Amino acid sequence: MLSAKMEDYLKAIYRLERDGTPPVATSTIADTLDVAPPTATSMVETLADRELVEREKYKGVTLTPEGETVALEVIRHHRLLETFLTEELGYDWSEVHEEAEILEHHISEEFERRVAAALDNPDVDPHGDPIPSDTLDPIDDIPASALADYGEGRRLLVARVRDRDPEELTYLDGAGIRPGVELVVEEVAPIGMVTVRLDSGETVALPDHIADAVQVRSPEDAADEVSEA
Amino acid sequence: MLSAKMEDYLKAIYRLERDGTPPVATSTIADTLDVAPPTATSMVETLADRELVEREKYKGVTLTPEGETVALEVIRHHRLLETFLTEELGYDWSEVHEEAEILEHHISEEFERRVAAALDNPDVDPHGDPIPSDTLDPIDDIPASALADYGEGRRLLVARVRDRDPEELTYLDGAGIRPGVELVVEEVAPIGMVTVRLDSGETVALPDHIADAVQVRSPEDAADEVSEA
DNA sequence: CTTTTCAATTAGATTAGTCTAAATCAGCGT
DNA sequence: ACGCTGATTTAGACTAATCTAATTGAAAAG
Ligand SMILES: [Mn+2]
Ligand SMILES: [Mn+2]
Ligand SMILES: [Mn+2]
Ligand SMILES: [Mn+2]
Repeated sequence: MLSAKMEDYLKAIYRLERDGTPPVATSTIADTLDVAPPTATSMVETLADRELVEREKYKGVTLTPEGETVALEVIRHHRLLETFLTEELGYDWSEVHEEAEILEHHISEEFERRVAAALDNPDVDPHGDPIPSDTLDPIDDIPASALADYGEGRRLLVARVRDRDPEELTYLDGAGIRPGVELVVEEVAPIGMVTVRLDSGETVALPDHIADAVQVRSPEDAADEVSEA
Repeated sequence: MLSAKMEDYLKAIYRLERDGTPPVATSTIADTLDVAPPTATSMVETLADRELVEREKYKGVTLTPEGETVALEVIRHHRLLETFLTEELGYDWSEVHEEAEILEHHISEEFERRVAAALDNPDVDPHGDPIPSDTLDPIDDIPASALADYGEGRRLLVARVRDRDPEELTYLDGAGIRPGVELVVEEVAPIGMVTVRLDSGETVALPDHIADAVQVRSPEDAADEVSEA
């Protein structure tokens, strides 16, 4: 059996592999999980012994297929829980992350199945992130980029919202910016500010660090994909 | 903060205090939690340092008010979870215990509040055990005794069913014996067998060890209490 | 008032996960 | 090619929870 800690390390490595280019450096893992570098070294050593990561000393690690499966399992738990807490227990969109971060390690497979069934097997969580299937096949991320990347004047669909910082989420939620919403970029100010107009007609100004949390795509692409499926 | 282990020890001590006469012996705790005696000794020492139990060396321990509050908190979590899993996720009556045994230590106070609200603040769990209030006031147990204690011929109300062994629960559930059901004791055989008749007319024979799991009371007493409240 | 018995504690070791401080290695800049 | 620098690993220590083996103590039996 794997400890909650090991699961968190694998999940972190999974995410870091996606973000950057593998292998993932020990110090990056240490930063992400807020532990001292030797702690990360020692943990990746155990993960390597368990064949959950491939490790090259002084270089870093990459997940093995088994390691990736574990990561996907934990992510599935996490996102199903976030969806469940939001839909069934009335949690606020911004407060589910912390709870899911813990429970993801403690629910049984039975619980996972029943929650998935109760939610009618959802494939995205409340933040717009894809939920791994019960067979834990590799996810292909929905292609989307930061709000400012499309330039001004484009009509865009909010694909997902990064769930790292609850404050950001509360702000965005209050402003009416959620996955599924469409908006137009009015202005990308060089000062570090993006202004968008919602369908309600309202105009919202977002400081860069918050705008970065909003991942958008073109509505046409989204429509194409639906017709494919 | 208290670890999951410490919470389990406090919950066990709470239950053992109810069952027998305090103080609770170290070896009893060790047996209950399935650890070696020195393990229990060392843990009750830490609990005493934290002032969660009163300890007299070579005698045993009793919960302090703070320790009792922690125990009640964990029991509240456990029983709310059991109720929730049964009512909202369609768990079988007999399979909720194990899941609740783990999750009880990991849900937040927010989760507790929301689950309680979703269930409309229940005061008994699916096995008929009382759920501590959110203020964690001491519970007064619903008075009830083992099936055989009333003698033959009495009409009785099933108050609760001990949730220790899932096999027993499955058997009893299959036989239609659940909290709230009324039945008549047909025969208490000296061989170690109790036969009861349900309202459906069906007769069920129960070996002693299973009959002991069924806690009953007189229907009149139950009615009295309802009118009091 | 001894002796015996066995529960309880002490002693000492183990594992997981963490830390700080010290040593070392890889890769860049000259 | 050489050495500097910073990332990485090693060394050594700590805490929580557990174990086995040895010791001690309390309380019953004689
Ligand atoms: Mn986590
Ligand atoms: Mn799972
Ligand atoms: Mn437990
Ligand atoms: Mn609580």
